[in-house]
Amino acid sequence: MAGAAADANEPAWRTRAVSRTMDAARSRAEERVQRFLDAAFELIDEKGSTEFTIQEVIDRSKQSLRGFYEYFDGKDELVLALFEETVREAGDDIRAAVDAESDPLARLRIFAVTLHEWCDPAETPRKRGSHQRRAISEFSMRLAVNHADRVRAALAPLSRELRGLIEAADDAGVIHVDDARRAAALVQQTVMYSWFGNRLVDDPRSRLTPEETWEFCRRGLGV
Amino acid sequence: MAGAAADANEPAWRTRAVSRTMDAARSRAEERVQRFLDAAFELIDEKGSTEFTIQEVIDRSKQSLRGFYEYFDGKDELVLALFEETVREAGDDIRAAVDAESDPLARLRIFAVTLHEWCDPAETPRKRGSHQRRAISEFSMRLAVNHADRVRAALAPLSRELRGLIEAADDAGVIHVDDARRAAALVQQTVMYSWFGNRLVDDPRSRLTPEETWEFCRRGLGV
DNA sequence: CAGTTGAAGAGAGTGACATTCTCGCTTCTC
DNA sequence: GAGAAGCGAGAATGTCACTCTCTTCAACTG
Repeated sequence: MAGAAADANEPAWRTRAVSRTMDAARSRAEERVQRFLDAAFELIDEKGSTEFTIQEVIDRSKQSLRGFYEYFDGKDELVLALFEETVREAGDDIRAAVDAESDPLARLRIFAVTLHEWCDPAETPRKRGSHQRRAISEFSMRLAVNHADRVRAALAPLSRELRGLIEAADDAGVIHVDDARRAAALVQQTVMYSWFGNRLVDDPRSRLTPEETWEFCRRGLGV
Repeated sequence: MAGAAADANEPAWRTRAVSRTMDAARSRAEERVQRFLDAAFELIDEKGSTEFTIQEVIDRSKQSLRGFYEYFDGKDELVLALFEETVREAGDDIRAAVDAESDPLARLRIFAVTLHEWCDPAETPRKRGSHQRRAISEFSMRLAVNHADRVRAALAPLSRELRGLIEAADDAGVIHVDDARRAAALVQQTVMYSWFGNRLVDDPRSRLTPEETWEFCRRGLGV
Protein backbone atom coordinates (compact mmCIF):
# COMPACT_ATOMS: atom_id res chain seq x y z
CA MET A 1 0.00 0.00 0.00
CA ALA A 2 2.74 2.45 0.96
CA GLY A 3 4.77 0.97 -1.85
CA ALA A 4 1.96 1.71 -4.25
CA ALA A 5 1.58 5.20 -2.79
CA ALA A 6 5.30 5.97 -3.13
CA ASP A 7 5.64 8.63 -5.78
CA ALA A 8 8.20 8.02 -8.51
CA ASN A 9 9.80 11.45 -8.10
CA GLU A 10 10.23 11.21 -4.36
CA PRO A 11 13.85 11.38 -3.26
CA ALA A 12 15.42 7.98 -3.10
CA TRP A 13 16.31 8.17 0.57
CA ARG A 14 12.69 8.70 1.43
CA THR A 15 11.64 5.68 -0.56
CA ARG A 16 14.33 3.70 1.18
CA ALA A 17 13.30 4.96 4.60
CA VAL A 18 9.67 4.15 3.97
CA SER A 19 10.50 0.72 2.67
CA ARG A 20 12.65 0.14 5.71
CA THR A 21 9.78 0.89 8.06
CA MET A 22 7.52 -1.16 5.82
CA ASP A 23 9.94 -4.03 5.99
CA ALA A 24 10.01 -3.71 9.73
CA ALA A 25 6.24 -3.63 9.87
CA ARG A 26 6.04 -6.60 7.59
CA SER A 27 8.50 -8.69 9.51
CA ARG A 28 6.72 -7.78 12.73
CA ALA A 29 3.46 -8.88 11.14
CA GLU A 30 5.04 -12.05 9.83
CA GLU A 31 6.34 -12.88 13.24
CA ARG A 32 2.91 -12.40 14.71
CA VAL A 33 1.36 -14.62 12.07
CA GLN A 34 4.05 -17.18 12.72
CA ARG A 35 3.23 -17.22 16.41
CA PHE A 36 -0.36 -18.12 15.59
CA LEU A 37 0.81 -20.87 13.26
CA ASP A 38 3.23 -22.25 15.83
CA ALA A 39 0.58 -22.29 18.52
CA ALA A 40 -1.85 -24.08 16.23
CA PHE A 41 0.77 -26.65 15.23
CA GLU A 42 1.52 -27.30 18.87
CA LEU A 43 -2.12 -27.84 19.66
CA ILE A 44 -2.51 -30.20 16.73
CA ASP A 45 0.55 -32.15 17.78
CA GLU A 46 -0.68 -32.44 21.34
CA LYS A 47 -4.22 -33.37 20.51
CA GLY A 48 -3.51 -35.35 17.41
CA SER A 49 -6.44 -33.66 15.79
CA THR A 50 -7.41 -30.34 14.31
CA GLU A 51 -10.20 -29.83 16.76
CA PHE A 52 -8.71 -26.90 18.58
CA THR A 53 -10.59 -23.73 19.34
CA ILE A 54 -9.52 -20.24 18.40
CA GLN A 55 -9.47 -19.41 22.07
CA GLU A 56 -6.84 -22.07 22.65
CA VAL A 57 -4.71 -20.65 19.89
CA ILE A 58 -5.05 -17.18 21.40
CA ASP A 59 -4.10 -18.34 24.86
CA ARG A 60 -1.20 -20.40 23.63
CA SER A 61 0.21 -17.70 21.40
CA LYS A 62 -0.28 -15.03 24.07
CA GLN A 63 -2.00 -12.78 21.62
CA SER A 64 -5.43 -11.28 21.35
CA LEU A 65 -8.56 -12.42 19.63
CA ARG A 66 -8.67 -9.10 17.93
CA GLY A 67 -5.19 -9.65 16.59
CA PHE A 68 -6.14 -13.05 15.29
CA TYR A 69 -8.98 -11.74 13.20
CA GLU A 70 -6.76 -8.97 11.96
CA TYR A 71 -4.49 -11.51 10.33
CA PHE A 72 -6.86 -14.32 9.46
CA ASP A 73 -10.31 -14.10 7.98
CA GLY A 74 -11.40 -16.99 10.14
CA LYS A 75 -10.47 -20.40 11.37
CA ASP A 76 -10.49 -21.89 7.89
CA GLU A 77 -7.85 -19.44 6.76
CA LEU A 78 -5.65 -20.47 9.64
CA VAL A 79 -5.99 -24.15 8.85
CA LEU A 80 -5.42 -23.46 5.20
CA ALA A 81 -2.20 -21.72 6.12
CA LEU A 82 -1.14 -24.75 8.17
CA PHE A 83 -1.97 -26.98 5.23
CA GLU A 84 0.03 -24.87 2.81
CA GLU A 85 2.95 -24.90 5.17
CA THR A 86 2.78 -28.67 5.46
CA VAL A 87 2.57 -29.17 1.72
CA ARG A 88 5.55 -26.94 1.24
CA GLU A 89 7.57 -29.09 3.63
CA ALA A 90 6.39 -32.22 1.86
CA GLY A 91 7.38 -30.76 -1.48
CA ASP A 92 10.88 -30.08 -0.25
CA ASP A 93 11.28 -33.61 1.07
CA ILE A 94 9.92 -35.15 -2.08
CA ARG A 95 12.03 -33.04 -4.38
CA ALA A 96 15.11 -33.95 -2.39
CA ALA A 97 14.29 -37.65 -2.71
CA VAL A 98 13.61 -37.34 -6.42
CA ASP A 99 16.81 -35.45 -7.08
CA ALA A 100 18.80 -38.25 -5.52
CA GLU A 101 17.69 -40.53 -8.36
CA SER A 102 18.63 -40.25 -11.99
CA ASP A 103 16.72 -42.97 -13.81
CA PRO A 104 13.36 -41.56 -14.98
CA LEU A 105 11.33 -44.51 -13.70
CA ALA A 106 13.19 -44.51 -10.38
CA ARG A 107 12.46 -40.81 -10.02
CA LEU A 108 8.80 -41.42 -10.64
CA ARG A 109 8.77 -44.28 -8.19
CA ILE A 110 10.44 -42.37 -5.41
CA PHE A 111 8.02 -39.53 -5.92
CA ALA A 112 5.03 -41.85 -5.49
CA VAL A 113 6.49 -43.69 -2.53
CA THR A 114 7.61 -40.57 -0.69
CA LEU A 115 4.29 -38.85 -1.28
CA HIS A 116 2.45 -41.87 0.06
CA GLU A 117 4.58 -42.01 3.16
CA TRP A 118 4.17 -38.32 3.69
CA CYS A 119 0.40 -38.46 3.59
CA ASP A 120 0.21 -41.34 6.03
CA PRO A 121 2.99 -40.84 8.54
CA ALA A 122 1.53 -43.40 10.90
CA GLU A 123 3.89 -45.97 9.48
CA THR A 124 7.05 -43.93 9.44
CA PRO A 125 8.25 -42.43 12.74
CA ARG A 126 7.82 -38.69 13.03
CA LYS A 127 10.85 -36.67 12.19
CA ARG A 128 12.04 -34.13 14.69
CA GLY A 129 10.57 -30.76 13.88
CA SER A 130 7.93 -32.04 11.55
CA HIS A 131 4.32 -32.09 12.55
CA GLN A 132 1.51 -34.47 13.23
CA ARG A 133 0.73 -34.74 9.57
CA ARG A 134 -2.02 -37.30 9.81
CA ALA A 135 -4.36 -34.84 11.45
CA ILE A 136 -3.61 -32.29 8.80
CA SER A 137 -4.05 -34.83 6.02
CA GLU A 138 -7.41 -35.71 7.46
CA PHE A 139 -8.45 -32.13 7.73
CA SER A 140 -7.33 -31.51 4.19
CA MET A 141 -10.19 -33.74 3.08
CA ARG A 142 -12.61 -31.27 4.56
CA LEU A 143 -10.69 -28.37 3.09
CA ALA A 144 -10.81 -30.00 -0.33
CA VAL A 145 -14.59 -30.01 -0.07
CA ASN A 146 -15.02 -26.43 1.08
CA HIS A 147 -12.02 -24.73 -0.49
CA ALA A 148 -11.14 -26.83 -3.50
CA ASP A 149 -9.42 -23.95 -5.25
CA ARG A 150 -7.13 -23.17 -2.35
CA VAL A 151 -6.18 -26.79 -1.89
CA ARG A 152 -5.58 -27.15 -5.58
CA ALA A 153 -3.35 -24.08 -5.55
CA ALA A 154 -1.36 -25.42 -2.62
CA LEU A 155 -0.84 -28.75 -4.36
CA ALA A 156 -0.09 -27.23 -7.76
CA PRO A 157 3.71 -27.38 -7.41
CA LEU A 158 3.52 -31.07 -6.55
CA SER A 159 1.18 -31.74 -9.46
CA ARG A 160 3.50 -29.92 -11.82
CA GLU A 161 6.50 -31.82 -10.56
CA LEU A 162 4.71 -35.12 -11.04
CA ARG A 163 3.64 -34.22 -14.54
CA GLY A 164 7.21 -33.35 -15.39
CA LEU A 165 8.41 -36.71 -14.14
CA ILE A 166 5.77 -38.53 -16.13
CA GLU A 167 6.64 -36.62 -19.28
CA ALA A 168 10.30 -37.40 -18.77
CA ALA A 169 9.59 -41.07 -18.26
CA ASP A 170 7.35 -41.09 -21.30
CA ASP A 171 10.03 -39.42 -23.42
CA ALA A 172 12.52 -41.98 -22.20
CA GLY A 173 10.07 -44.65 -23.33
CA VAL A 174 9.89 -46.43 -19.97
CA ILE A 175 6.17 -45.72 -19.70
CA HIS A 176 3.58 -44.90 -22.29
CA VAL A 177 0.83 -42.38 -21.69
CA ASP A 178 -1.43 -40.47 -24.04
CA ASP A 179 -1.92 -37.43 -21.87
CA ALA A 180 0.61 -36.64 -19.16
CA ARG A 181 -1.77 -34.29 -17.39
CA ARG A 182 -4.41 -36.95 -16.91
CA ALA A 183 -1.90 -39.61 -16.05
CA ALA A 184 -0.47 -37.30 -13.41
CA ALA A 185 -3.91 -36.72 -11.97
CA LEU A 186 -4.53 -40.45 -11.76
CA VAL A 187 -1.25 -41.20 -10.06
CA GLN A 188 -1.62 -38.33 -7.64
CA GLN A 189 -5.12 -39.37 -6.67
CA THR A 190 -4.27 -43.01 -6.34
CA VAL A 191 -1.28 -42.32 -4.14
CA MET A 192 -2.74 -39.53 -2.04
CA TYR A 193 -5.99 -41.26 -1.27
CA SER A 194 -4.55 -44.71 -0.87
CA TRP A 195 -3.67 -43.96 2.75
CA PHE A 196 -7.14 -42.63 3.25
CA GLY A 197 -8.72 -45.69 1.73
CA ASN A 198 -6.68 -47.90 4.01
CA ARG A 199 -8.92 -46.98 6.88
CA LEU A 200 -11.83 -48.50 5.03
CA VAL A 201 -10.17 -51.87 4.91
CA ASP A 202 -11.14 -54.12 7.77
CA ASP A 203 -8.24 -56.53 7.87
CA PRO A 204 -5.11 -54.60 8.89
CA ARG A 205 -2.97 -57.09 7.04
CA SER A 206 -4.58 -55.91 3.82
CA ARG A 207 -3.45 -52.34 4.26
CA LEU A 208 -1.69 -51.09 1.19
CA THR A 209 1.97 -50.20 1.36
CA PRO A 210 3.50 -47.35 -0.62
CA GLU A 211 5.33 -49.91 -2.69
CA GLU A 212 2.18 -51.79 -3.67
CA THR A 213 0.42 -48.62 -4.55
CA TRP A 214 3.31 -47.62 -6.75
CA GLU A 215 3.34 -51.01 -8.47
CA PHE A 216 -0.31 -50.54 -9.30
CA CYS A 217 0.38 -47.10 -10.73
CA ARG A 218 3.37 -48.28 -12.67
CA ARG A 219 1.36 -50.91 -14.45
CA GLY A 220 -1.44 -48.40 -14.92
CA LEU A 221 1.01 -46.18 -16.74
CA GLY A 222 1.76 -48.97 -19.18
CA VAL A 223 5.40 -49.80 -18.64
CA MET B 1 -35.34 -57.93 21.06
CA ALA B 2 -38.76 -59.46 21.61
CA GLY B 3 -37.62 -62.45 19.64
CA ALA B 4 -34.64 -62.84 21.91
CA ALA B 5 -36.75 -62.40 25.05
CA ALA B 6 -39.39 -64.92 23.91
CA ASP B 7 -39.04 -68.00 26.05
CA ALA B 8 -38.90 -71.29 24.18
CA ASN B 9 -41.60 -72.95 26.32
CA GLU B 10 -44.11 -70.13 26.12
CA PRO B 11 -47.30 -71.04 24.32
CA ALA B 12 -47.03 -70.31 20.66
CA TRP B 13 -50.04 -68.01 20.57
CA ARG B 14 -48.46 -65.79 23.17
CA THR B 15 -45.25 -65.52 21.24
CA ARG B 16 -47.25 -64.66 18.19
CA ALA B 17 -49.31 -62.05 20.02
CA VAL B 18 -46.29 -60.41 21.52
CA SER B 19 -44.46 -60.42 18.26
CA ARG B 20 -47.50 -58.91 16.59
CA THR B 21 -47.56 -55.95 18.95
CA MET B 22 -43.81 -55.73 18.71
CA ASP B 23 -44.08 -55.74 14.95
CA ALA B 24 -46.61 -52.95 15.17
CA ALA B 25 -44.37 -50.97 17.48
CA ARG B 26 -41.44 -51.60 15.24
CA SER B 27 -43.16 -50.56 12.09
CA ARG B 28 -44.43 -47.44 13.81
CA ALA B 29 -40.90 -46.66 14.90
CA GLU B 30 -39.55 -47.43 11.46
CA GLU B 31 -42.04 -45.10 9.92
CA ARG B 32 -41.01 -42.35 12.28
CA VAL B 33 -37.37 -42.91 11.51
CA GLN B 34 -38.18 -42.89 7.84
CA ARG B 35 -39.88 -39.53 8.16
CA PHE B 36 -36.70 -38.07 9.60
CA LEU B 37 -34.67 -39.58 6.79
CA ASP B 38 -37.07 -38.30 4.14
CA ALA B 39 -37.01 -34.81 5.57
CA ALA B 40 -33.22 -34.81 5.68
CA PHE B 41 -33.00 -36.08 2.10
CA GLU B 42 -35.36 -33.34 0.97
CA LEU B 43 -33.26 -30.69 2.67
CA ILE B 44 -30.09 -32.04 1.11
CA ASP B 45 -31.70 -32.12 -2.30
CA GLU B 46 -32.92 -28.55 -1.96
CA LYS B 47 -29.74 -27.11 -0.58
CA GLY B 48 -27.35 -29.28 -2.49
CA SER B 49 -25.37 -29.65 0.70
CA THR B 50 -25.50 -31.45 4.01
CA GLU B 51 -25.47 -28.23 5.96
CA PHE B 52 -28.93 -28.53 7.37
CA THR B 53 -29.79 -28.03 11.00
CA ILE B 54 -31.59 -30.48 13.20
CA GLN B 55 -34.26 -27.87 13.70
CA GLU B 56 -34.95 -27.85 9.98
CA VAL B 57 -35.31 -31.60 9.98
CA ILE B 58 -37.71 -31.37 12.89
CA ASP B 59 -39.83 -28.69 11.25
CA ARG B 60 -39.87 -30.47 7.94
CA SER B 61 -40.75 -33.85 9.34
CA LYS B 62 -43.36 -32.37 11.66
CA GLN B 63 -41.92 -34.21 14.59
CA SER B 64 -40.34 -33.19 17.85
CA LEU B 65 -36.79 -32.62 18.90
CA ARG B 66 -37.35 -35.04 21.67
CA GLY B 67 -38.43 -37.67 19.20
CA PHE B 68 -35.38 -37.08 17.10
CA TYR B 69 -32.99 -37.73 19.94
CA GLU B 70 -34.99 -40.75 20.89
CA TYR B 71 -34.18 -42.38 17.58
CA PHE B 72 -30.80 -40.92 16.75
CA ASP B 73 -27.83 -40.42 19.03
CA GLY B 74 -27.03 -37.20 17.27
CA LYS B 75 -26.68 -35.55 13.92
CA ASP B 76 -23.85 -37.83 12.87
CA GLU B 77 -26.03 -40.87 13.33
CA LEU B 78 -28.63 -39.35 11.08
CA VAL B 79 -26.14 -38.57 8.34
CA LEU B 80 -24.64 -42.01 8.72
CA ALA B 81 -28.09 -43.47 8.17
CA LEU B 82 -28.49 -41.37 5.03
CA PHE B 83 -25.13 -42.56 3.84
CA GLU B 84 -25.96 -46.19 4.44
CA GLU B 85 -29.21 -45.76 2.60
CA THR B 86 -27.44 -44.18 -0.34
CA VAL B 87 -24.82 -46.89 -0.49
CA ARG B 88 -27.51 -49.52 -0.45
CA GLU B 89 -29.17 -47.90 -3.46
CA ALA B 90 -25.83 -47.67 -5.21
CA GLY B 91 -25.20 -51.33 -4.51
CA ASP B 92 -28.48 -52.30 -6.09
CA ASP B 93 -27.77 -50.25 -9.21
CA ILE B 94 -24.29 -51.60 -9.54
CA ARG B 95 -25.29 -55.19 -9.04
CA ALA B 96 -27.98 -54.81 -11.66
CA ALA B 97 -25.46 -53.43 -14.13
CA VAL B 98 -22.96 -56.17 -13.35
CA ASP B 99 -25.53 -58.90 -13.73
CA ALA B 100 -26.33 -57.70 -17.22
CA GLU B 101 -22.83 -58.67 -18.31
CA SER B 102 -21.38 -62.13 -18.51
CA ASP B 103 -17.75 -61.73 -19.52
CA PRO B 104 -15.61 -61.48 -16.33
CA LEU B 105 -13.65 -58.47 -17.53
CA ALA B 106 -16.79 -56.73 -18.74
CA ARG B 107 -18.38 -57.32 -15.36
CA LEU B 108 -15.40 -55.79 -13.63
CA ARG B 109 -15.42 -52.85 -15.99
CA ILE B 110 -19.09 -52.09 -15.55
CA PHE B 111 -18.63 -52.25 -11.80
CA ALA B 112 -15.88 -49.64 -11.90
CA VAL B 113 -17.65 -47.39 -14.35
CA THR B 114 -20.98 -47.52 -12.56
CA LEU B 115 -19.38 -46.92 -9.19
CA HIS B 116 -17.52 -43.93 -10.55
CA GLU B 117 -20.66 -42.45 -12.04
CA TRP B 118 -22.53 -43.06 -8.84
CA CYS B 119 -20.01 -41.21 -6.72
CA ASP B 120 -19.91 -38.22 -9.02
CA PRO B 121 -23.41 -37.77 -10.33
CA ALA B 122 -22.64 -34.26 -11.60
CA GLU B 123 -22.03 -35.70 -15.04
CA THR B 124 -25.02 -37.98 -15.29
CA PRO B 125 -28.47 -36.41 -14.91
CA ARG B 126 -30.20 -37.23 -11.69
CA LYS B 127 -32.62 -40.10 -11.87
CA ARG B 128 -36.13 -39.55 -10.60
CA GLY B 129 -36.39 -40.64 -7.01
CA SER B 130 -32.69 -40.75 -6.37
CA HIS B 131 -30.95 -38.15 -4.30
CA GLN B 132 -28.42 -35.41 -4.56
CA ARG B 133 -25.60 -37.85 -4.16
CA ARG B 134 -22.75 -35.43 -4.58
CA ALA B 135 -23.48 -33.75 -1.27
CA ILE B 136 -23.61 -37.11 0.42
CA SER B 137 -20.42 -38.26 -1.26
CA GLU B 138 -18.73 -35.14 -0.01
CA PHE B 139 -19.99 -35.60 3.47
CA SER B 140 -18.89 -39.22 3.43
CA MET B 141 -15.32 -37.93 3.40
CA ARG B 142 -15.89 -36.36 6.76
CA LEU B 143 -17.66 -39.47 7.99
CA ALA B 144 -14.74 -41.59 6.87
CA VAL B 145 -12.52 -39.50 9.11
CA ASN B 146 -14.69 -39.55 12.20
CA HIS B 147 -16.48 -42.88 11.84
CA ALA B 148 -14.21 -45.01 9.73
CA ASP B 149 -15.66 -48.25 11.08
CA ARG B 150 -19.22 -47.31 10.24
CA VAL B 151 -18.32 -46.21 6.75
CA ARG B 152 -16.31 -49.36 6.24
CA ALA B 153 -19.25 -51.47 7.38
CA ALA B 154 -21.59 -49.66 5.01
CA LEU B 155 -19.25 -50.21 2.09
CA ALA B 156 -18.45 -53.81 2.98
CA PRO B 157 -20.98 -55.37 0.58
CA LEU B 158 -19.57 -53.36 -2.29
CA SER B 159 -16.02 -54.31 -1.35
CA ARG B 160 -16.98 -57.95 -1.18
CA GLU B 161 -18.69 -57.80 -4.54
CA LEU B 162 -15.65 -56.20 -6.11
CA ARG B 163 -13.33 -58.77 -4.65
CA GLY B 164 -15.52 -61.51 -6.05
CA LEU B 165 -15.38 -59.97 -9.50
CA ILE B 166 -11.62 -59.66 -9.33
CA GLU B 167 -11.23 -63.26 -8.23
CA ALA B 168 -13.48 -64.40 -11.03
CA ALA B 169 -11.52 -62.40 -13.59
CA ASP B 170 -8.27 -63.73 -12.18
CA ASP B 171 -9.54 -67.29 -12.36
CA ALA B 172 -10.57 -66.70 -15.94
CA GLY B 173 -7.04 -65.48 -16.58
CA VAL B 174 -8.05 -62.11 -18.01
CA ILE B 175 -6.21 -60.30 -15.25
CA HIS B 176 -3.42 -61.33 -12.97
CA VAL B 177 -3.29 -60.36 -9.32
CA ASP B 178 -1.39 -61.75 -6.36
CA ASP B 179 -3.87 -60.82 -3.69
CA ALA B 180 -7.48 -60.17 -4.64
CA ARG B 181 -8.18 -58.36 -1.40
CA ARG B 182 -5.49 -55.77 -1.97
CA ALA B 183 -6.28 -55.44 -5.62
CA ALA B 184 -9.89 -54.80 -4.71
CA ALA B 185 -8.87 -52.14 -2.24
CA LEU B 186 -6.77 -50.42 -4.87
CA VAL B 187 -9.48 -50.41 -7.48
CA GLN B 188 -12.11 -49.27 -5.04
CA GLN B 189 -9.96 -46.40 -3.82
CA THR B 190 -8.89 -45.34 -7.27
CA VAL B 191 -12.44 -45.29 -8.57
CA MET B 192 -14.15 -43.82 -5.53
CA TYR B 193 -11.71 -40.99 -5.00
CA SER B 194 -11.15 -40.23 -8.64
CA TRP B 195 -14.24 -37.99 -8.66
CA PHE B 196 -12.95 -36.32 -5.54
CA GLY B 197 -9.53 -35.75 -7.04
CA ASN B 198 -11.12 -34.19 -10.08
CA ARG B 199 -11.85 -31.09 -8.12
CA LEU B 200 -8.17 -30.61 -7.54
CA VAL B 201 -7.49 -30.41 -11.24
CA ASP B 202 -7.47 -26.87 -12.55
CA ASP B 203 -8.17 -27.42 -16.22
CA PRO B 204 -11.73 -28.80 -16.56
CA ARG B 205 -10.73 -30.53 -19.77
CA SER B 206 -8.38 -32.72 -17.76
CA ARG B 207 -11.12 -34.13 -15.58
CA LEU B 208 -11.04 -37.87 -15.53
CA THR B 209 -13.88 -39.84 -17.01
CA PRO B 210 -15.08 -43.14 -15.57
CA GLU B 211 -13.74 -44.86 -18.66
CA GLU B 212 -10.24 -43.44 -18.25
CA THR B 213 -10.17 -44.34 -14.62
CA TRP B 214 -11.17 -47.86 -15.48
CA GLU B 215 -8.50 -48.11 -18.16
CA PHE B 216 -5.92 -47.14 -15.57
CA CYS B 217 -7.20 -49.78 -13.18
CA ARG B 218 -7.36 -52.41 -15.87
CA ARG B 219 -3.72 -51.94 -16.71
CA GLY B 220 -2.91 -51.77 -13.02
CA LEU B 221 -4.48 -55.21 -12.65
CA GLY B 222 -2.14 -56.58 -15.26
CA VAL B 223 -4.35 -57.67 -18.13
C1' DC C 1 6.96 18.35 26.27
C1' DA C 2 1.91 17.91 25.70
C1' DG C 3 -1.36 16.36 22.29
C1' DT C 4 -2.72 13.14 18.64
C1' DT C 5 -3.05 9.01 16.46
C1' DG C 6 -2.87 4.40 15.54
C1' DA C 7 -1.74 -0.28 16.82
C1' DA C 8 -2.92 -3.90 19.88
C1' DG C 9 -4.76 -6.22 24.20
C1' DA C 10 -8.72 -7.61 27.31
C1' DG C 11 -12.69 -9.31 27.34
C1' DA C 12 -17.84 -8.64 27.16
C1' DG C 13 -21.46 -9.47 23.76
C1' DT C 14 -23.90 -11.92 19.77
C1' DG C 15 -25.66 -15.53 17.13
C1' DA C 16 -25.89 -20.16 15.45
C1' DC C 17 -26.11 -24.75 16.65
C1' DA C 18 -26.47 -29.21 18.97
C1' DT C 19 -28.09 -31.32 22.79
C1' DT C 20 -30.70 -31.78 27.18
C1' DC C 21 -34.51 -30.85 30.29
C1' DT C 22 -39.12 -29.91 31.85
C1' DC C 23 -43.90 -29.76 31.40
C1' DG C 24 -47.97 -30.90 29.89
C1' DC C 25 -51.21 -33.43 26.81
C1' DT C 26 -52.83 -37.53 24.93
C1' DT C 27 -53.78 -42.48 24.61
C1' DC C 28 -53.56 -46.88 26.00
C1' DT C 29 -54.10 -50.35 30.07
C1' DC C 30 -55.96 -52.54 34.05
C1' DG D 1 -61.43 -43.69 35.51
C1' DA D 2 -56.56 -43.64 37.74
C1' DG D 3 -51.86 -44.42 36.32
C1' DA D 4 -48.49 -44.90 33.15
C1' DA D 5 -46.12 -44.70 28.99
C1' DG D 6 -45.40 -42.02 24.72
C1' DC D 7 -44.71 -37.91 22.70
C1' DG D 8 -45.04 -32.79 21.23
C1' DA D 9 -43.61 -27.97 22.36
C1' DG D 10 -40.20 -25.37 23.36
C1' DA D 11 -37.28 -23.27 27.12
C1' DA D 12 -32.54 -23.82 28.98
C1' DT D 13 -27.61 -24.91 28.49
C1' DG D 14 -23.14 -25.16 26.55
C1' DT D 15 -19.82 -24.50 23.00
C1' DC D 16 -18.03 -22.15 19.40
C1' DA D 17 -16.78 -18.71 15.98
C1' DC D 18 -16.85 -14.15 15.37
C1' DT D 19 -17.73 -8.88 16.47
C1' DC D 20 -17.59 -4.79 19.20
C1' DT D 21 -16.12 -1.63 22.67
C1' DC D 22 -13.09 0.22 25.80
C1' DT D 23 -8.44 0.82 27.30
C1' DT D 24 -3.54 1.11 27.09
C1' DC D 25 0.57 2.34 25.36
C1' DA D 26 4.01 3.84 22.46
C1' DA D 27 5.44 6.33 18.44
C1' DC D 28 5.02 10.65 15.97
C1' DT D 29 4.06 15.96 15.51
C1' DG D 30 4.29 20.62 16.39
